[in-house]
Parts: sequence; C-alpha cells; structure tokens
Amino acid sequence: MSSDPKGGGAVSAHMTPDKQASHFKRAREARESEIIEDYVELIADLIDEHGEARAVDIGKRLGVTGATVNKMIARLKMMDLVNAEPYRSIFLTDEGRKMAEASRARHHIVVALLRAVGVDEATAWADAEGMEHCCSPETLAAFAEFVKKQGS
Amino acid sequence: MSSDPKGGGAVSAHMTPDKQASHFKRAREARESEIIEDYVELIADLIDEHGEARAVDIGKRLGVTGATVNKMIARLKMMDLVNAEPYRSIFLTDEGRKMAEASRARHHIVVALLRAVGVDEATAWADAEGMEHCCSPETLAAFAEFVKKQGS
DNA sequence: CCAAAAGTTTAGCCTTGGCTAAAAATACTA
DNA sequence: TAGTATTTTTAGCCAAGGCTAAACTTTTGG
Repeated sequence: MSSDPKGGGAVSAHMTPDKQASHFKRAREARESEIIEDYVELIADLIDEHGEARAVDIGKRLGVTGATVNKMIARLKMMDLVNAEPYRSIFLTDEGRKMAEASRARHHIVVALLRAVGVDEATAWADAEGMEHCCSPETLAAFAEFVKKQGS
Repeated sequence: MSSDPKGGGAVSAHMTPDKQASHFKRAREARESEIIEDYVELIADLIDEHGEARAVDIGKRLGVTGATVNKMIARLKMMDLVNAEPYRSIFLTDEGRKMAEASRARHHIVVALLRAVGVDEATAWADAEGMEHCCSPETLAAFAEFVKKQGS
C-alpha cells in the first residue's frame, strides 16, 4: 500500500482472486438485468399515470428511440414480462408486475436511505436510478432498518 | 398511485419526461465507464500488490478470459489510460493513475457508508463494487460527511 | 371520409464486452 | 539448450442495446 496517499489501500487486499471475480461477475449480471428492470418499472409507472404504456412515451422517458423500445419490448415479451400485440399499447404480465413492484420498492428504500444520510431530494432520485440495481437484499434490509430507526 | 400497495408511488411522479430521460442517460453512461474504471482500479491494485499487472491476473480477478483482457487493454491504451507493449506487463499512465485513485477513493467512501448504516463487512465490499459507479459527487460528499459525523 | 400527423414496426448498421480456438512469444526446467 | 508450460495475441464468433431510415398502421382533424 505504498502509493496510496488517501489511506484506503487496494481493494483487493481484502480477498482472494476468485472471491473478487465473483463480485465482478455479480456486478456484470446486475448490469444486464438493470435495463430490463428499468423498462418494466417504467411501464408500470406509465400504466399507473396514464392507464397505458405506449412505446413513444417509454422512449421519451428513457431517452431512447422508438425503434429501440420496440426491440426491447420484443425481448420482454419473450421473457414473459409483458403482453403486447402489434400497434397496441403494452401491459405487464403478473411476473412483470411483480418485478416492477420489487424494483419500485428497492428504488424507494434507496431514496429514503440517501435522504436519511443527507443527500438532497433531487440528487437522491437521480442517483437511486443506478444504485437500486447494485444493492444486495442484505444491504437493502440494512437500509430499511436504518431508515426506520432514524425516523423514530 | 391507485395500484401501489407498498405505498411508494410511481418513480416518475417526481419529474418531467426529459428530466427522467437524463437520469437514465446518466445511468447508461455510468455503465459504460464502469468497466473501464474496474480495469484501471484493478491494474492499480495489482501493481501495488505485485509490482506489475499481468493480463492473466487481471483476467483471474475480473473473472474474464485473457483474450477479453487483451482487447480491453487495447482500448485503455487508445484512451491513454495505460502503457503496454506486446508481451510485457501493463502500466498506468498519469491519467490512468488519477482515475484509479479517484475510483479507489469512491470505493472506500461507499464501503464506509455501508458499514456505518449497518451493512456487514463482506456485503459492503461486494455491493460497493457496483454502487461506487452510480454515485454523484454530491452523494459521495454526503456519504463522507455522514461517515465523519458518525465516527466522532 | 380522407389526408396529414403521429405512432409502430422492420431492416440494417454500429460498438461493447464477452467467448473459444489456435498461433506466437516468453518463461521455466530438466 | 531443448522442450514443455505458461502467457499473450490474433481471429472470428455472439448477444445486447443503441442508432437511422423507410415502410406501414392508427389516429385525428378538417
């Protein structure tokens, strides 16, 4: 740790190569499901707000083109997360709805935790967008616990 | 928010479509730089521990094949983050070292925050692997502040 | 009721970041 | 020093998730 002026030390000093590899693997896998969950959660939001989820609105909120949305919806359909017929709006399957609920719950816990440790509202919402996908159940549980304690 | 039994509410109720789009864009960009930073940080770790960073060791720790490492190193070289000659081990440029420092510092702050809110050591290290890339400077500052306060 | 606008779909392209297999270079060891 | 073992490199594959452009529906308004 000779060249670490900040005093932290090498991350890998804490573990064996394969343990570390598994962390990175988990992070890679999280990245994969992240996009899926973003779409599913957003579809749920749109249905709640407008009664339906249209490709064009999904695209607008996600900042991607309609073509991209379309391709993704095809994937979600194959994964049995949504029901969709050509030229009609998109609906969640039971499984999709369950995923949306879970995703939303995680999102809220992360926002609450960030607020509790002093992050401002806007930043909390923005940052939670990515963080919600990296937290293990244990960490989420700890967050929930901490927030509850703070509140009381 | 009619159909939200958990009481959280739709995420998007808090913002306009384009604001939300920018959050997702930021999350996508973070995902892109994430891999780069993981490689750079790991190279720094290996140099600190072994005096050099070899492709085979990077691969082992990241859980990817040597071929993948090789391709990535070529990219890092193009980005001027590392110096590497054929069949020799890899070194960081000044810019690379700077990135590694920053990444490492973020990593440590996140771990400290997780520990402070009650996450156990092992989980903290594992989860920080992904979270470190999603935190804005504001959030990291809040984390640092919070940890400092707790400690005193 | 029909034309223009809006939305959806398809086709085809690109980059990333994985992979395997095989070739080339380096390192070790008998 | 020769031969084997390890490591690196190259070539070529794949899926994901973006994009544009163009064709095709559906919706809307005159």
